[in-house]
Amino acid sequence: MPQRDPLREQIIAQYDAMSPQLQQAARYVLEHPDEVALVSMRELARHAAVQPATMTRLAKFLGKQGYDDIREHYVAALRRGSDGFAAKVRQRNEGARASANGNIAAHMLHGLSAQITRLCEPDSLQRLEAIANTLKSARKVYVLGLRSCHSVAWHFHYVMSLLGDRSVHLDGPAGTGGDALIRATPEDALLVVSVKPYAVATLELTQLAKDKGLTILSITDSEVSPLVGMSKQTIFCPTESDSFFHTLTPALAISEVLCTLLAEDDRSQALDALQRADEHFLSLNTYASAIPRRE
Amino acid sequence: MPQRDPLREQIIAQYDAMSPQLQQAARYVLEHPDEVALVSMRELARHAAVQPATMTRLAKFLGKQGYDDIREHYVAALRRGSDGFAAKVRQRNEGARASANGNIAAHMLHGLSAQITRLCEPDSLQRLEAIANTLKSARKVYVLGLRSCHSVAWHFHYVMSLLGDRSVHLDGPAGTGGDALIRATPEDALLVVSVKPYAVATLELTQLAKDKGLTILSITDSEVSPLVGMSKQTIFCPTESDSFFHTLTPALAISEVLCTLLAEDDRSQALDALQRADEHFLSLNTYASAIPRRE
DNA sequence: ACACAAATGATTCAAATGTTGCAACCACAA
DNA sequence: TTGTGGTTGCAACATTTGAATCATTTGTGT
Repeated sequence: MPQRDPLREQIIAQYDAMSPQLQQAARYVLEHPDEVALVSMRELARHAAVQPATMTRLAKFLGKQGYDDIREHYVAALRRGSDGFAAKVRQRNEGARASANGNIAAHMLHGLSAQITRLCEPDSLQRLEAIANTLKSARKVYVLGLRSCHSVAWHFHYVMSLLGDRSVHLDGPAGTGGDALIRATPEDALLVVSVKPYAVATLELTQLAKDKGLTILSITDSEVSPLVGMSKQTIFCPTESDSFFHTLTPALAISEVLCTLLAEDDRSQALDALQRADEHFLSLNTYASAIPRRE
Repeated sequence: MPQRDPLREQIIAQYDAMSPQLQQAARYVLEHPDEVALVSMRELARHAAVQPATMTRLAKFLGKQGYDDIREHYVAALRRGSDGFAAKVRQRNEGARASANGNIAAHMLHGLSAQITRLCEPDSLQRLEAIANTLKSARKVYVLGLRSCHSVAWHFHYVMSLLGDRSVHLDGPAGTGGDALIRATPEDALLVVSVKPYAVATLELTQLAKDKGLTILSITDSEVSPLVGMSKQTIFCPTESDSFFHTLTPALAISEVLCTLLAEDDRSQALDALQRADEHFLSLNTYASAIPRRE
């Protein structure tokens, strides 16, 4: 929204002077300006995981007389945006720059967006669910992804490690990455991520795991990927982009969806685990400020 | 507004069957759909010069259970018009949670897709290009991203390392991650990735780099992120998802776009570098088969 | 003209909203 | 340790909201 918004700027300017709770409220307002106009204050507070009173206090802090002043502002902004022609101009800009101008960035982003949308096809969803179900029942989940796929593998492992200790990342210095498989059993699963060109080491480790009786699940890029034959279940991620490189964004999206499905399987336990993680990080002073969780 | 609006059409269809007062209410609703979402029923009735009860009766007449059904409809329409993504995320929270797993995945993927689409706004594109330009002229590019942001930072570094030796990843075992900054100079740039909650170590290292005169560029999640004040240029990535966790998919998309912009800046050199990398990997037998590159 | 049903207006009610005051709770200095 | 100033959660408050109820008016058919 390139439109000048004095209240927004005021909030940003005074943000650093706010107390933690006020910051949390302010942040939510900044990120969801429309909500301010569309829902009640109490509901807004609920979404922002803040006491209703905090919203009032935020208003006072900003020098307003009450919360309604804030809402009035965003209602006015929304009125202007919806029936005014600002929206139309904006849309035209988007369309024009995306297609005509040959803008590389916009073009690429649109492509990525489309690729992720395509993952919503029934076949993909089914595969996602199937993999998630298998992962649920595994004793340990080993995660393998080398080279470009390291980012996906690691992210999956990182999130899973917040939820429990079932995840083991097959990576390490000095070529010790596969060592963790020493203690692997047939009750375990291996989630392997690899896209073309397929790293030899990935395939070898996967074969080893398969020989040890692990259930192999894979995120890969093609029906003819060497992983398909080794895996019990596979989910395909598009990797084509209009740059020199293939993209891993859809693969990352897939891994995030898998994490979510696993967490959603037992909400309360997931919440507990996250709670514990929060406390741990808090006592370690890992993060700059308290970690707020929604709901 | 070329969008199909079933409720609007229903009102029009049943308009002739309404009593005069109902017609007056309905007419006002038709002509001021935004007001329905933005003001209370009583105020709407006042503007329409109708009794409050009439609005309730209009709702019942249309087969709805109450006036809130009507308001919900127009709120949703307004959300879609101004900010397509928030609606999708919110829908799940409000809608019955009874839906099966398939829906969670599909829903989440749609949300991610929308978030990436949103990065095509002119403001974001401008920021992307600005950061890419700064990166181009840097002597070295240090890349920093800890914890959840490691995946993004590493992926950026990995791709950049295929293109040349300007990229230095600030990470390493035994807490030596920041050591590479020892040789940093003011001609260098630091690309730092961090989203809430912001890792203290990231902020400290960034501050150190800034003190050493490096140009700070950041990928972060909010206007009020602590990185904003430290950075010369910033690009914002949405991180909200309808799961417990933040999503990093948009951040990864951003980093891939940056890589592409950098590579595209000098196509021939990029192709050369990739060619050389291919030969290297070939001689090392890193990949399972010859590495095909398009174009 | 009358009767009668539909439509309208006024009144009332329970639930919610935004606000306020108070008490507990920190972090931190004396 | 004990204050102390600021922050936060809680509960009570007066208002307002949307809906339900009842009385009145209106229009219509015989």
